[in-house]
Amino acid sequence: MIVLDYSDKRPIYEQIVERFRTLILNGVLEADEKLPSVRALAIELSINPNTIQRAYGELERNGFIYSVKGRGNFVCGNQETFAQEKEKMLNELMQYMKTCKEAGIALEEMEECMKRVYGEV
Amino acid sequence: MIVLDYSDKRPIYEQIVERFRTLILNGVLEADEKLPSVRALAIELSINPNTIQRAYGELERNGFIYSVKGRGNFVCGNQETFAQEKEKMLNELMQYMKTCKEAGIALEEMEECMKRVYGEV
Amino acid sequence: MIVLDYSDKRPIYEQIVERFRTLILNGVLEADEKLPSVRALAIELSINPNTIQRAYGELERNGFIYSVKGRGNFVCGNQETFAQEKEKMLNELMQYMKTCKEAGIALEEMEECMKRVYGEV
Amino acid sequence: MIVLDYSDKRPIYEQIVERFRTLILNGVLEADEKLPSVRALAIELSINPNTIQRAYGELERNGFIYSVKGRGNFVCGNQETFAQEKEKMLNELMQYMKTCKEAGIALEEMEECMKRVYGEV
DNA sequence: GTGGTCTAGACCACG
DNA sequence: GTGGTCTAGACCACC
Repeated sequence: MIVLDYSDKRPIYEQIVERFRTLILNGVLEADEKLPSVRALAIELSINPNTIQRAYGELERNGFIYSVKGRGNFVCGNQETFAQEKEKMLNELMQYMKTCKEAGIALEEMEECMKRVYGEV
Repeated sequence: MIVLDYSDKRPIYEQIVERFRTLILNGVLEADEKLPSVRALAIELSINPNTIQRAYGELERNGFIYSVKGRGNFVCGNQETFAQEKEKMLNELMQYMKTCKEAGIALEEMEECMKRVYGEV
Repeated sequence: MIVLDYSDKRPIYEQIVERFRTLILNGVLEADEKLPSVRALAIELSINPNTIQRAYGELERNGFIYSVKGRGNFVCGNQETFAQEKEKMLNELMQYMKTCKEAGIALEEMEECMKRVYGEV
Repeated sequence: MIVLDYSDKRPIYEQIVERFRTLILNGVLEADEKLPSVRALAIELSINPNTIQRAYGELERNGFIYSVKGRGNFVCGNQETFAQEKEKMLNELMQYMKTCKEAGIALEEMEECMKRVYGEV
């Protein structure tokens, strides 16, 4: 379910956060579904439990999951959170698009990219 | 000419690299034009010369400038470098677009972004 | 494993880079093997950690190693990188051979050199 | 007669030295022929006279030219110097060949290089 | 004056 | 403990 890429420059906890976020936004993980326990996932990925803890903390702070003491972490089905998240991602995308534009990239080139991404299915 | 943003998470040297890269790609800095000296820019931005040195080193490695000992750093007019750079940026953009798509963002929403960026003039 | 030559004109970080590159190209260091930590090597060679850092950075940029924050630096098993590197070295060698030729050195003399190098076992 | 390459990493004075050395070893400049005056060459290349002075000094120290106060600099026809110089160059070449060999370059690949250089005529 | 390298020592983020 | 960034200050080679 989770795959780590150590050659990726992003910290591991961030990779985990992003992976779960994607799974939740896509509905692969449904509302109130239980996430793997911190310890179990740590063993599975052979990394430090602290790292999982941090990822789960991040997800909780952003409203994607909620934790119940002694029971585990569960997916949060809040639609508002999802909308906010998409907004955030689009803003970041726009920011980078602006940088591209300033670097002299044409609208057509960017459209070409978009088509390739959405045509890939 | 260069403005630093200390609230930005990216390292200072990277901000400087990106700023000069943009200026060069846009033709604001022309081929063989001299860049500010390491020390002078360090004083102007009130940061350490080593940081400027590192930024200039990065720019040189990427083919944007060339340095002449005892003379200074100069803009490199290599068109091939520019094409490579654009390619690199588009690849990164596509990567991020893919992430967005996986998070359930629709093609239309992304197009809307693009229009806003390129309509801003 | 690493020996520095202070009488060598080349900068220290470059000597370190070349040494590790050789060890990797020769297979002495295998893929995913851990390199000494920045600090540990700095102490061992009694030089500044920054210098090691720079050497490791250079190796990473050239695709010989990859670094994982909080874990260390590891050998990269990319064969393509190795081929590129050999190409680069041969080009440099040819450049110098050309200079020699222009200085009036005969083909035979150069062949003699080659034999001595490869006969040394 | 002399062409400078500012994108070359070597210092300018060294480029000049090498150029004259080549011209002398090749016999383009004959024994007792006069070199351009320091000032004249400095103006022609639009660089600092000190730089020319340094290059000429280097050439004199290595026995390629001799200077006569108030008259100029002249080519030295000493064959022994030439032989020594070639020896020096071959040693350096061998040094680099050794590095190549350690990096896993095969004898055949190096021979291929040599042939290309000497076949180029 | 210029760029290039190095040291010493500090702080941060990550695991 | 790990790597990554930055500062302060020094020394060298080159022009």
